[in-house]
Amino acid sequence: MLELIAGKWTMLVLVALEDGRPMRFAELRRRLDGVTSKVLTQTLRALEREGLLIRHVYPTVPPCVEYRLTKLGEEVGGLVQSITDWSQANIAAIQVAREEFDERTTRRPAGSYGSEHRPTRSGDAPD
Amino acid sequence: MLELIAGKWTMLVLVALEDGRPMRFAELRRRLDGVTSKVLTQTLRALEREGLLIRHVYPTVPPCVEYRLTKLGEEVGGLVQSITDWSQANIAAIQVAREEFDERTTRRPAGSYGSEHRPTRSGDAPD
DNA sequence: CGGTATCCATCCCGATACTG
DNA sequence: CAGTATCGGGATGGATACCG
Repeated sequence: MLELIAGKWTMLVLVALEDGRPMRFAELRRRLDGVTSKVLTQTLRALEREGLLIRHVYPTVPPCVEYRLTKLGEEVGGLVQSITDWSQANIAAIQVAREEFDERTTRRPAGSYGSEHRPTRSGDAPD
Repeated sequence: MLELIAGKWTMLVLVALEDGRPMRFAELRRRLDGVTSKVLTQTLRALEREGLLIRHVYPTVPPCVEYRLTKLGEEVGGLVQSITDWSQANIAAIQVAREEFDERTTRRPAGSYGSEHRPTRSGDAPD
């Protein structure tokens, strides 16, 4: 499951479908903006395989294919959504942390990141 | 944030530290079992940069380094934990879905996965 | 102990072209 | 429209060796 989520587009698909409305391939593709059809297909197949979404084909010409989350998928979608929500809400704090970290690390020479090897005995470490 | 989480070990680190207890480098490494020190360092640095964890160095010889989640980190850790919890609880359902999918796909020849191109007009598709 | 440096396999993803 | 086929680059992660 963690491996699945690790995919670059997986979470975005989950969030896009999380409102319960089924979406067609092209619509999904536009909404994700940047994904190629190949990769989108891969992502959707992987989600389908885990039982998180259903692929429904209307046998028309040209074909019309709809994707919607299963119950399982909506559950995961909700959890993923909560992460993206949290991220949005904390962008500012994260940005600050990043800048502080970068300043901390770019200022000092490479070697001084670790301990300053002051000759102390190990006994000083906490339990 | 999603990119960060996408890292192979990031979520595991978050979960490992989620109980609030600080952990040392080697302890983390054992607990994750399989990660190399290089990759673990990369993961920890990335998390530190986003402000999700603190690295504390006791300047002893040999060095002792502790990692603990920040407030931000614990929040994300909780969310990630909820995903892993969900995964555990639904392993069975996912396993079934996988087997059904694999059977569905291995049985038919490659071409028949899509629509069966019955010559129907597009008008038959739903709105 | 807690890293870093280096090299390398792999794998994910993207671009492009083509199809029923 | 909704894919598949093929190719290739770049990032990610692993193995190994070494260091303060």
